[in-house]
Amino acid sequence: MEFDYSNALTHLMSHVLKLYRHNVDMLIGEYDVSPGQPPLLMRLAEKDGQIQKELARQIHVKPATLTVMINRMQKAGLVERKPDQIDQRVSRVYLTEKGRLATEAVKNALYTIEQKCFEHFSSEEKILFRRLLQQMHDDLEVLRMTNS
Amino acid sequence: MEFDYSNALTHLMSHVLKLYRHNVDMLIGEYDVSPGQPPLLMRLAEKDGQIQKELARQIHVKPATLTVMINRMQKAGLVERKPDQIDQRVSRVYLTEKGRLATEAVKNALYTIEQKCFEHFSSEEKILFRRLLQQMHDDLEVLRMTNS
DNA sequence: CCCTTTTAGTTAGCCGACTAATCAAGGAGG
DNA sequence: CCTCCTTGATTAGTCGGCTAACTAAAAGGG
Repeated sequence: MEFDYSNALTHLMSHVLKLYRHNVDMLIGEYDVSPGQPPLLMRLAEKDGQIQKELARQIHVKPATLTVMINRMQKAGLVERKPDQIDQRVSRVYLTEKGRLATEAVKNALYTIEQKCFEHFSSEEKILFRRLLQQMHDDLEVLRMTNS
Repeated sequence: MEFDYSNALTHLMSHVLKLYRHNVDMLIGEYDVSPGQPPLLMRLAEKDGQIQKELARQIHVKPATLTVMINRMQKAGLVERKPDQIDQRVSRVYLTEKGRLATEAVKNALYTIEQKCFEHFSSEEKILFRRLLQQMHDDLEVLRMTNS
């Protein structure tokens, strides 16, 4: 069976995404924000004080991953945990003042790079691109379900 | 500035790629091959006995990353290092027999999933999709250059 | 020919992701 | 009630990525 992985679309896609992350890292370098944290900051900007389980679900990581990430961000002074008043198991995560400032910078960086990524796409191409990604997503979801 | 990251194309793309990797991991589970190793195996299948610097370039990781990865794969019996006869600095990487078997399985898995990913794409859509990814790639390359 | 620079690889230390195992608090049923 | 089960979070251990600092071999240049 001849399958040229180096020419596969998934391979190209994975390379592009790596470049994307690298660009983001460069733009946010000086805010005590490390590579994996932007998605979390965006979610907190939308809605402060969420519980960890919910945040983990939104940024597509496991709760265990989030625990460690939040530990570091707490140490860096970006966020703080506050225990829930009703349910003593859950802890809610809030942006600090420093976190809010960093979040603004990160949002600007993400916006800038998103513009750069798609500046040569027409509106139709952007819509089509989203549709194709969504199609991939759905097919991979199905595959995941049938195999596990 | 209103920028809804949770709706950004890069966010969707990153989620799709995570799903892709998860699917690959599930299919190759029982071959002593861990998540990051398939790209390296594909390159070795194409051309055995390459030097580490060149392999690192091909799979888009730093030489330091590759050193550690190859250590583990050597321990798992998938590959072996042999010193170059002429240049005593470089070491060349070869697939073992076990490595060759695993590589065949991995290639099948990658092919299967690639099919699944794009089974609902027309030929034109696949061509367009590649063109769009390449466009993103080029724009991100330029950005990277101007900022570093 | 020796000294300096370049180059291939390694090591150490950090961050992000995962699974599996554990802990602690809440809930449900007998 | 008290036990058992479920659920949110954490810990430990593994893998994959990076940078920075280092080692050792090769290549140049005076």
